[in-house]
Amino acid sequence: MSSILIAIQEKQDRFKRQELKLANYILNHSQAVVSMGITELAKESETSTATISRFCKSLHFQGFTDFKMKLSADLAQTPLPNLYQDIVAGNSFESIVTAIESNHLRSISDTTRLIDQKQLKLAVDALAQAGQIDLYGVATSGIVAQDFYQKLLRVGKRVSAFADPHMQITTASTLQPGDVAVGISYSGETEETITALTCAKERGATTISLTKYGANTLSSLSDIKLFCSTLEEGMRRGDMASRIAQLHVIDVIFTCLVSQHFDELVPLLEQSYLMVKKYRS
Amino acid sequence: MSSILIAIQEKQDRFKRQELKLANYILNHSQAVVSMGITELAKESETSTATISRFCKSLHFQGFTDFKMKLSADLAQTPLPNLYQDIVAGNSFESIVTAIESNHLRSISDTTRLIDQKQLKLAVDALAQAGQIDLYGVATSGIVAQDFYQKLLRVGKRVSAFADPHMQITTASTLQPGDVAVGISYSGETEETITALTCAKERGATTISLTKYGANTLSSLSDIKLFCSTLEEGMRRGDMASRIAQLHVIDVIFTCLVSQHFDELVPLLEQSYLMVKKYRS
DNA sequence: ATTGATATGAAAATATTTTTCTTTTTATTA
DNA sequence: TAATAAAAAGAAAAATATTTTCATATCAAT
Repeated sequence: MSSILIAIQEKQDRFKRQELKLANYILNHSQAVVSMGITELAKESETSTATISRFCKSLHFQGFTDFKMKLSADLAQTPLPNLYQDIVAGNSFESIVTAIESNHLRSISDTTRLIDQKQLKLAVDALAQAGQIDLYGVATSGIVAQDFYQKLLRVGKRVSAFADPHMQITTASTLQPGDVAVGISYSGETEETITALTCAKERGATTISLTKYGANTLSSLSDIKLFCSTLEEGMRRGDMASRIAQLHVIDVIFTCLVSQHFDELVPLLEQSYLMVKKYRS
Repeated sequence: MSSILIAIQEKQDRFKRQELKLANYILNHSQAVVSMGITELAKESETSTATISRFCKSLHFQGFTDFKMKLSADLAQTPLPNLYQDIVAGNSFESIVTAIESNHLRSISDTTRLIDQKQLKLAVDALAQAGQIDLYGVATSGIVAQDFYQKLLRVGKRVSAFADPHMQITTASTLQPGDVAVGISYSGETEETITALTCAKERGATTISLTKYGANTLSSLSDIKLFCSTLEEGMRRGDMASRIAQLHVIDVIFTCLVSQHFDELVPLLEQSYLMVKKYRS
C-alpha cells in the first residue's frame, strides 16, 4: 500500500471523530480522492471542507491540493495487488480500472513464466518452414486467431483462419505433411477446435496448441504445446485476461519468427506497411 | 520518460509560439511544475495563466490542476527497463520474450494512467443507454472492434462491427440521436474510420474515439475521447503493444458497464455462457 | 448542572483557475 | 505596401476552489 495511506492507517487512533470518518473514506476510495475537489470530498465523506483542510495540515501537508498531489504520485508508484478479481456489482470505476490493470499485468507476467523455450523454438521453426498455416479458434479465441492471421499475412505466409467450423475442416483436409495447424482455445476443450486439429493431424500436418496451462484435450492432441496462465474461471469476466495472455504468446511467437528470419521477412513487413499507406489514401 | 512528456514533445510542431515556450519550460522543469500554481508557472515560463489553461485543455486534460495531478503521478512512475523495443535481427528467444513482456506491461500501465475518469463515465453511460452501437475499425483496430462486438453482444446490446468500409457507412447512416458510434484507430488518422464516425456524427449519434494519446483527427471529431499510450511507432513491430493497450481500454469500459448495470446485464452474460455450453455439444 | 476545553460546520475571506473580451500579432489579398 | 481578416495572447472579470474565522455544539471533569 502507498506510504501515505499506511501513515493514515497507523495514525487512526489519534484522529478525532470526523477525521476518522474522513480517513476511512480516503482509505477506501484512495483512487477516487485524487480526482475530487475538496467540496466533493466533503460531501462524499460526510464531513466538511474545513475538517479536510485541517486534516491535511495535521498530516504536515501544505493543504488539500498538496495532499492530493502527493497521494496521486504515491498511488502511481505502488505495486498492484496480485489477485484476479471478478466483476462485482457497483464497484467504483477507479477500483475497476485498478483491478483490470492488475489482472492484465499479472496475466502477462504469469504467461511469460510459462513460455517453454524448447516448445517456442519448435513452434517458430515449424511456422517458418510451413507451406500452409491453418488457424482454428472460435469466439474469443477466434479473435486471437484473426490477429495471428493478420500478422502472418503481412510476412507473406499462406494462412487461413476461418471462424466457420465447416470451413476449418475444409481447409484442414487440404493440409499436407510440413504444413502447420494451430488450435487456440482457452479451456482446451472446445469441440470445433479439437475436431479441426484432429483432422489436420490426420492429414500429417504439424499441430500446435495454445491453451491454458494443465492437462486438456487440445494440448494432448498436439505436437507442440504452448500455454498461457490459468486464471480463476468465471463466466462474468468474459475471458478478458486470458485473451490478453493468448495475444501475448502470439506476439512472442511472431516476433521470434521475424527476428530469426529477419532478412527475408522484414522487407515483406515494411512493404505491406508502405503499400497500405500508399494505396489507402 | 513519462508518457505525458513524450506526448508534449511529439506535439511540438503543432504548438503556437507561447505554447511552445510553455512546453519547453515544462519539459525542462517537469519536477518543479508539479509544485507550482498556475500564476507562478505563468511568470516563470513567461506566458500567461490563460495560455496555460488553454494549453492543458488542448492536451485533453480537464484543466491545469488535472494536468498537474496526472503529470505528478506520471513522473512518480519508476521506468521499466527495455523500453519499447523494436524487432531486430537474430536476438535470442530469451531476450525477445523479456522485451515483449516489458513492452506489454508498460503499455498497460501507461494506458491505465491515461484513462480519464470523466470520459470513462461518459462513455459507459452513453453505451448503457444506446439503442444501437456501431463499432468502426480496420486492420489491427478491426480485431479490437470485433472483440468489443463479441462482448456487447453477450449483454444483449444491438451492435454492429463491420470490417467493410461500405457496410460501416451503411450502418452509420441508420443511426439516430441516442445511438453510439465508436471509432477505433491507433493513429487516429485512418480514413475509413474517420469517414464512418463523421457519418455517425451527422446522424446525431454520440461519438466515441479510441486513439493514441495526443491530437489526431478522429479524436477531435468525437464527443467522448479515450486514449491509449503513445508508443514509438515502427513498421516492424506491427502494433502489438498498441493493440494490447486498446483491448485493455475496452475491457475497462466493458467491466464498468457490467458492474454499473449488474442486475440487468449479468444474467444475460451468464445466460449466453450457459446457452453456448448447452447447444454447442 | 456548570465550566472549560475541544471539535465542528457555516460562512467569510482568500487564493486560484477559467473565461471573456480586447489588444496585438500574423497572414492574406489587392 | 496598405488594408483587411484571422488567429494568438494577455488583462481583467467571472467563476471555482480552498483556507480561515467564528459561532455553536459536544464532551469531560468537577
